[in-house]
Order: sequence, then structure tokens, then C-alpha cells
Amino acid sequence: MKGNKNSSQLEVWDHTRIEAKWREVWSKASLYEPDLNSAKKPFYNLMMFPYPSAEGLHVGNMYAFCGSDIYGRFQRMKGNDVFEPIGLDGFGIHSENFALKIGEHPMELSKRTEANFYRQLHMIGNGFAWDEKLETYDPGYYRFTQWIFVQLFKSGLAYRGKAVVNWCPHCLTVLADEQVIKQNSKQTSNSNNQKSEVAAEVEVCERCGTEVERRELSQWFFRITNYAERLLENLDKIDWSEKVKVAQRNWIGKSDGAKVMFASDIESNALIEVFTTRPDTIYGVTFLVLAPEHPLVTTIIDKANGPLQQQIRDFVDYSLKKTEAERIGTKTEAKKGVKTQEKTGIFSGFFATNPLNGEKVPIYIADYVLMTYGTGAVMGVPAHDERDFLFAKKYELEIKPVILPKEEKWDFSHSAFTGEGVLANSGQFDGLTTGEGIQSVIKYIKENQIGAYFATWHLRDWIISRQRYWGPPIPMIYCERCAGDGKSWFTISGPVSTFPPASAQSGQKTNGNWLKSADLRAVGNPSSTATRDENLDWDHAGWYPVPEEDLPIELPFVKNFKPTGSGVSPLATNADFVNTKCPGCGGAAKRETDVSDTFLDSAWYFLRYPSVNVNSKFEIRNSKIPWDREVTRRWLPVDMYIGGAEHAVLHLLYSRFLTMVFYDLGLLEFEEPFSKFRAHGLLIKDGAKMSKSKGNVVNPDDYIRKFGADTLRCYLMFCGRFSQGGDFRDTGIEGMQRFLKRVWRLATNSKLQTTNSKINGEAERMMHKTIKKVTEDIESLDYNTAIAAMMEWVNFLEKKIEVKSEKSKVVSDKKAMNNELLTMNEIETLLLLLAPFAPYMTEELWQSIVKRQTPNAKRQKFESLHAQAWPEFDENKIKSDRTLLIVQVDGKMRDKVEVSVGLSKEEAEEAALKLEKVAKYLKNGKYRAIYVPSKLINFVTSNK
RNA sequence: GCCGGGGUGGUGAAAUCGGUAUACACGUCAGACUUAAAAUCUGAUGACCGCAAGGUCGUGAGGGUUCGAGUCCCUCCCUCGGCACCA
Repeated sequence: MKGNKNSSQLEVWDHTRIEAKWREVWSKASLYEPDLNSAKKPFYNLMMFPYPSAEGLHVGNMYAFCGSDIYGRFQRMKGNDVFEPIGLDGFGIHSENFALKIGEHPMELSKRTEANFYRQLHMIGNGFAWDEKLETYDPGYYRFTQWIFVQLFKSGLAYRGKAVVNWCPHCLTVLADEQVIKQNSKQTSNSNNQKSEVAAEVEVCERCGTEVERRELSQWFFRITNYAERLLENLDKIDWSEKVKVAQRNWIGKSDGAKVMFASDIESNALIEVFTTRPDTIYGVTFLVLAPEHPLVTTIIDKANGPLQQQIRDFVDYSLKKTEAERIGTKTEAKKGVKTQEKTGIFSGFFATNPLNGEKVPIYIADYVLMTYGTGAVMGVPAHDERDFLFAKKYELEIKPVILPKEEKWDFSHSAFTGEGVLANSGQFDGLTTGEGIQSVIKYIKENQIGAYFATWHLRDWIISRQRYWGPPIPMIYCERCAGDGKSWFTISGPVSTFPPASAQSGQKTNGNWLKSADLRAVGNPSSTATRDENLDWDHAGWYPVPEEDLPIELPFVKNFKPTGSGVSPLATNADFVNTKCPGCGGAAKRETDVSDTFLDSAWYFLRYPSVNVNSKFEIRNSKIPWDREVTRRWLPVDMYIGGAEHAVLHLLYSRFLTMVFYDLGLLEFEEPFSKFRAHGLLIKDGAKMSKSKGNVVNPDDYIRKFGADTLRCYLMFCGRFSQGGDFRDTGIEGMQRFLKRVWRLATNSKLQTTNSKINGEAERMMHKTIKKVTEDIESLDYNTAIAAMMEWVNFLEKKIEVKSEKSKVVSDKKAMNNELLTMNEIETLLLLLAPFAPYMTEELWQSIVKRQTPNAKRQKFESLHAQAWPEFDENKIKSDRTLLIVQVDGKMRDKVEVSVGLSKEEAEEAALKLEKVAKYLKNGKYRAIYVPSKLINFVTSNK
């Protein structure tokens, strides 16, 4: 029997009807809900959850989601229990700014955008586990965000400190360093009456693009710097996109070197600690430089005499102002760069002593030395550092070479030699190479207690507070009375070590040192503490975390949620919220009114998903922990995480940090949250970035309505390599619809043999070749070439049965002779391979053509295509006994000839020489042949 | 400046253990079907020369290695992203 019973219904591919039907059937059958408690082969397939923007789902979101879903569907068909959760990252400045713009309260706005976003996310055809959805603004969720803050506070990893911080004058809040991005803005400047383009770099807010300012404020910080070393080292152990690893390495920014103490005559015992990455150049020190903010500068001004005192004071004032000006209107000319930038400084009138050779060198104050890096003091080695060289030239300081280039001659009066070489003029270290010199000098200064190995980091502590409304209130209470008495949670609750480490209960080892009250910085890696927080005043007197049983501290409805700009959150205006009782003394106290950074909401959501509907039996201090230990053990870490590379040093770094903290607190059994991470590329439109200002943002709704989600999915994946991004063009999507229509027609074709007759020969080879290609390409996320391979196979199948000519009524005699029937095996395989890409259409065809049944929504159980086993390929069936031999003469392809596989060189030569196109080049008979078995033969006639 | 992507037809892009460059698709042109259009189908489509057979050139530029280079090496250019007065 051929064809199918209900072909009338199948003649038209009515994507809207089909997609709605299968959504309902799949949902009723809980097709995408794995058994979280007992799944045998758990596979956690995650895509970064979206901001539910009020404009709705962006086609770029859909691009990323579909790419992730294809991988998940593939894993499901490979026999895994796939968990693909979805939620909304709805708290935060982004949503709040939009609410402000349109004058709607975020609490109401979020309800609207949530409904719209979820509607759209239902449409795209992903196998989401909807039962476990979560929203970061749900009190049931942020209760735990607050709980996490409390745990960090109790562990000494959350502290309040005063520091110069980034301030966004538009968002009216502080920002973490990671949330400030450098932006190149081309500015035209008029110099010498000539207009020239100067590339200026400005620091802007990651959210709104406004240039940031600096303010000195007291803020809550997370001590991520304690984890710098582990965050860096673990990168080698995880399977992540290289570019994201590189970005994290850069951001963490470790520099190995040494701290060296220089004695000075500023006052007795005034040691100046310098940081250098080149201790081997220490004999070449001819001056010392302090940053204008360096603590000793105040002493210098105090002690200075005569006009010098005022000069130094003026210089320091000028430098600090200039730094500020630079930060606001940075005029660093990118092209010229660091090297030529003028170095300004002033002699302090004091001298320091080189601890290695006893030489006295002048101490300068200069603004090219930054207080925020290293120790804020630098040893000037003009012979071997470009900046020191420029400074020395300007102030006519001695240039003393101590490293000689191994081969060439170097003119030290002309420029600094910064490469590696051999030590000279360095006393006992003469003759050593740079590498040996560094080691020897470090050993020497350590033995003589004048210094030690030291690493400097770029990473800074994470500023958590935001002076905004739309976020989880930071669950802290401040009691003035206790502050006056020097009391805090730490003094009332006794040693922090009473906080029960879960690992102690489960008898498991943790990596971190457990806390003692004396060492509040113990969690993480104390040796990696960066410099800035050394200078923060961390005064926790008067501070108490909200008792855990009182969580969540719900965000109250505040009518005027507009940020105040005065350094406090709009919550401060709500007296009912602010006034509370002190957990320590029971007296009147005030709540913290800042909310936490939105990146804290998203730094742990993946831990929550599997436990959303599970009540954890595990408690800490009468408070349930945010995840169930059993479920978490089964599902985490995330097996495959897909997302944008723009979060390389934001979300991806914060998540790793928190996971390590939870591991150290014994709350988790792994320290890396995402075993495998792949960054997807950027989807652009007609060659240009999509942006609201350009008005070229594509909303998927219209396309889904017109072409169906299946077509859009396939088209998005066909635009280019998933890791590289793609270019969305309206003409391209029509081509993809043509392809799916052809698949539809092929499957519903009357020539479809319903008996399971065997296929063989070329047809079998094509099938196995396609299975192999599609399988391997999905594994490596090369979806574009997987689709191309299926297209090639469909082209082949159409030719095979001449389905096209049947329609057009033109049948060439030659082709009619080859007319074969399509087998059920081929159609089944095609539908299976295409299933992850076009889930709706393939399910419809599978049920009606293969299973010959059309389940309706009422049926609970059915055998979905998406629960079928992924087709296997047989390498032997891909091999052919005939092959095309490429024939070259002097490396140029002249002809090709079909031969049997495995032929000898002699046989290949013989076959090739029969070819006229080849023979004519070899008339004189002088040649030698190079043979690549069964592939290619190259006749070389020249004498080479 | 350092680090990491990338540069291939008219367009989106394939092909990197060195071995047919441009798969797949879009677009364009021609044709079939049609009163016509749409849809669908067939064919052509890197450039240049040529009626053709065929030939020459061709993967950002220039060198090199090799029988053979998009692929490896060297020197550059452009572009996107990360870091950067980082000592």
C-alpha cells in the first residue's frame, strides 16, 4: 500500500494549526519534564535566562534559545533525561529604567512583560520544563537571594566599606567595575587649524551607556578577590569557549612579581614598598616614584621645607584634579598610546636606599603611578621600562643598564630595553638570565627580609549595593546604639565558626579554611586579597543580618520609585520599611535601604531550577537552603551552558565565585557551576547590528505568524556558524520555507513505500553519510552545515523519485529510468535528523506518516518523535568501492576519473594516463608521480 | 602595546591531519507551466580570453616551505572583541 489515509489533511502544511496542536499535546504529556528525583541519565541543558524586556522577545534571544534547544533535543534523543528550564531575570536597572521611561510602576510592568515574554517563549518550540520556571522578582526566589547575602556576611565575604566607586549619573547608582565598559567615541578635535579624528576612550554604564563618574561612598562589597587565584586556576579545568576564558584571565589580571622595601629618609622607619614584575632589574633603579594618593605623600608635604612644600602640594592637587578630568573626559589618544604620553612629576626632596646595592636614589611623586595598582609606589628603572625611561629623560635622571640583550647592541640613550637578557652591573647576580635573575633576587630579598614574591591582580571586590528600587532589599539592619557600643552580629553571635558548615555534617572535606572569629577573611583564598580592600574601612559595628526566619524582606510598593541621586535608595523614603528592631539589643534600628545588584539575582538561578518544586529537607539556622541536596547532586553542575560572550566577566565570573563560596561553605559538592560553556555569536540584520536606535530590531512574532516557528528556527540556525553569529535577511527565510515545504511534500508523497524495504547502494550511502554529518555537526554546534547536509540529502531523494518532475509534468527520459521508490526508512531517518531543528512539523509528519495516527490533545500518552532514539550511522556503509581520483599535472587539477578504491600507484597511473586531458601534458614522458592512495595522483614534470 | 576571533563569489556562508576552492542557500539570468501573476519546477551563474574545445587568473597584501597552500612559516594591512600609564 502506498500513500497515507488522511492525505487530504496533509496536503497543506498549516504551520499555525500544527504548532498550536503539538504545544498542547506535548504539555499534556509532560514530554519535557524529566523526573527530577530519579532520572537515570540527567542532562542539564541551560541557556542564559533573559531580561523580560517590555518590547518583547528579540529575535537574537530566540536565536540563542533555539541553538540551545537543538542541542538539548539532540541529547534527549541520544537517551538522556534532558532538563531545559526557563525563567526571567526581571529584577534590575534595565527593567526599572524602562518602567521610569514609560511611567509605569515596575511591579505592574513586570506582570505585563512576564505574560508577553512567556507567550513568546512558548511559541518558539523549545522543550522547556515549564513546571520549574522562576522569576528573580518573585519573593519566593529573592528570599534566597537575600539568604545568600546573609551567608556571605556571616562568612566575612560581604563587608561594608568606603571606597571610590563608579557612579552612573543617569541610573543614579553605583556600579561594579565589571559593569563599567570602555567605549571608543570618535571625536573631532581642532589642533593646528587641522581637523583630526581622535579616538577617545570613555567609561560608560553597561546598562544605559552614560559616562560614569567617581564618588567616594560607603557600599556593600563581596570579597571576590579572595577567590582570584582559584577563579584563575580553575579555568584550565573547565570546557569553555576559549575567548571567554581569555576574557576572564585578562579581567582577573594576575601579574607575578615581588614586593621590595626601600628605606627612606622621610622619617625614621618610613619604608616604601614597591611592586615590580622585574626584580631582576633592581640594580638599575635610579629613582623611586610614589602615586599622588600614596599615604606617605601627606608626610612628605608636612616635612617639606620652603617653597618646595607648596610646589608639592600644588602638584598633588593638580594631579588629583587631572585624574578626575581624565576620568570624565578621557582624552587618551588611542593611536599614540601609553609610550608617548607625557609623564609629569615632582621631586619630593627625599631619598630612598636601594636595599640591594645601598645606592641612594631620589623619591619623586608622579601621576603615572596609580594608587589602585600594586603598592602605589614604583622603582624607577629607566633602562628597562618605557614609562620610567620617558620620566628619566624629562627630569634628567640617570639611565643605568643592568640587562643586556643577548645578541644585538642596544642604545640605552635612545630607548628602554624591556626584553629578556643577561644581568650586568648587578653584583652577585651578574651573568644570570632574566628568568634566573628574577628567581635569585626574590630568594635574596626573602632571605634578607627586604621583600618577597608577590602577585598583583586586576580583579577588584564586587560592589553589591545599588541605590535603586527594583531589586531585593539588602537584608541588613543597622543599630546606632550597638554601633556605639562596638557590638555587631559578630560579637553577639560569638565566633563565626558556630555557623554550621554543611560539610561537617555530611562528613565531607571542604577546600576553604573554616572560619574563626579572628579571621573573618578566611573563606576563599586569603593570599589573593587585592590591594584596594586593604584600604577600605570595614566597620561592621552596629550591623546585623536580618534573622533568616524573617526572610524574605519583601520589597514594599513605593509609589515614587524614582532614584533620588542622593546616594540612597527610594526605599529610604518609606518609614514603615526603614524602621525596625535591632536583632542584637532589641532597640530601634534602621534597615539597609539599598537593593542588591541584579547580577546577584542571576549568579545563582541555575542552582534553583531543579529545586523549584522540591522542599529541601536541609536547613541552616531554621532556614531552608535554596536547593535540595539530593536533586542538586543529580543535576548539577550544568552539563551544557550556552549564552552570550558579553557576560564573560559579569554573570559568568560572579556565578563561578558564588559556586566556590557555596562549595567552601559545604552547601555544594562542586566548585565550578558550568562544566561546559559555549558562547554563541551575534545575530545581525542586513549586515548591521540590531538596535533600537537603528529601528532594525526583529521581533519574531511576525515571522512566526507568516512562516511558522519551525522555518524561523531553521533559518536562524542556517545564517552562519552558531559560534560566529549570522546575518538575518528576509529573503533568506523564504528559502528555508521552501526547503521545509519540500520535506513536507517528500514525506507526503504518493511514491512513499510503506513497506520497510531495504535500501542499498548510493541511497544507503547518502543516508549514512547524512546521519554522520548531522550528528557530528550538532555535537560541535555547527548547525548551519548540519542543515546544509540535510538539504543535500533532500535534493538527492527528490532526484531519486523525481517528485519534482511529477509536479511539473516534465520527465526527462534519462531520469525516468532511474526512478526509484522512497523507503519508509529514509523518511523516518530524515524526520529524526530534522526533529531538533523543526520540532513541530517533524512531529506532525512522524505521527501521521510513520505512526499513522493523529493524537489529539486529550490523549495523555503517546510516542513522541522527540522521545525516539537518534539514528545511528554505520561507517562501513558510507564507504564506497568506487572513488573519484583527482589527476593533477604539476599540482594543477586537469581531470578526474572514477576508479575502484584501494588501487595501487601503478593502476592509478595507468588509469590517469588514459585521460586525454592528462596525457597531452606528458607527451615527452619525463615525469614522476606522487600518489595519495585512492584520492589523488600528481604528475610532476619539472625538475624540482 | 599585549591577547583572542575574523578577512573566501553579486550576498549569507562551506572547505583548515596540506590534496577537486566556492558545498548549502539567497540573489540574478534564461526556460517550463499559466490568459496573466504568484507558487512550483528545469538549467546557468568566481573573473577574464574564446564560436567552441580549452586556457589563464583567483581565498586581505607581499614573501617562503612543498610535487601540491584558503589551510603551514615569515613580514605586513584591515576589522571585531578583551585588557592596558598594570610598574
